[in-house]
Amino acid sequence: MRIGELAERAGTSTRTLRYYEERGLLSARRNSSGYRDYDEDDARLVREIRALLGIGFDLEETRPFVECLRAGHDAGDECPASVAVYRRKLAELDACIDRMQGIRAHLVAQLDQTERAHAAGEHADRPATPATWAASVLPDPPEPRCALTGPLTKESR
Amino acid sequence: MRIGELAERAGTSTRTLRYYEERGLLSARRNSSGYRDYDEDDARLVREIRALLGIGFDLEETRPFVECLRAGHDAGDECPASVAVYRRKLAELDACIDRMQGIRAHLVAQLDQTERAHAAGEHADRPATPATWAASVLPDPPEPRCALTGPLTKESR
DNA sequence: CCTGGCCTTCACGTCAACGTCAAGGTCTAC
DNA sequence: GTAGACCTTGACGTTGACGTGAAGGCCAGG
Repeated sequence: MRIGELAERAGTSTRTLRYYEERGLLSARRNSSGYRDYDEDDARLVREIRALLGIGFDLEETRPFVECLRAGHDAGDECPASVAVYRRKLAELDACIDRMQGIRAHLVAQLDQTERAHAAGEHADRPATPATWAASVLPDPPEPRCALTGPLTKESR
Repeated sequence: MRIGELAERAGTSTRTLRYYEERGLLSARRNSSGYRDYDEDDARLVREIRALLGIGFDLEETRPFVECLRAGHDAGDECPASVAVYRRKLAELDACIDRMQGIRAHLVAQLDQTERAHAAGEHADRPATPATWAASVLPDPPEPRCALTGPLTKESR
């Protein structure tokens, strides 16, 4: 199949597929006229990449899974390198969840503090201002990051 | 005080402060030689911005807090517009936490599936491959995003 | 033969929140 | 008077995962 069909079947764009190839995650035979030619295994590979991106992996982190599949394994996570990424991601995720829950708790406290202040007629105590509590939820060795922006499918755009 | 002192006291850079001014979040008097001149209120304002950025707000979302402080309020979250941002952020945060917990659960399941497969001698069933379960945790109306990359303080860099 | 729909490579644009020069003005200390 | 530490504006660079053209090749239908 050609690049357009693969893109459509994977719910993404041709640009994306060429980008993956550029990054060495995808490779393609060429037909007689120089067009890229893909097969069912490539489709699986792209779906794997898209799926992993969707759960917060970055492109580089999908590489072990891709190489695992290309090595002939049935699943991309059968190889030790993939499992290592899983474990690392799990730890990151836990740190991220913890931090968000901390922020959430402070936010809720802040919200019902403003609510009570309003009910008390504008002259209540405001023990905390954002600047005072927000620092307490900042990670001290700053965690690498904490982001989940899934890839946008063609139709979600 | 001049920009360098304010930057140091706020744990950030002069470039950052000029950027905030450029975005209309900060304003400065000028002294006789054209240098920006800040006071204690400006310091509070910058601390508020940095604190909010630290808990996942983007710069635009800090604006109501800044305007609230500039309107003379004791705290940046005393104004309705700020509270509205709080509520919106709380909802986003909840969605984000839910999603991460979903991913986490799948990740854990996947990890001990590979573990058992390994223990069973490489020929066990692998009912799930990343591509099969990852899609199930993708938000259907794609949530705007889900990111927490706090601002880096000068010394954390 | 021509139109339209694929495909090719190259290369610049996007977004946020700044970092990093460059070229020059100002002020204090020695 | 000159070094050095500050300040000014302006403008380009960074990061990831692509988007968006431009300029042109290939191929099927009419």
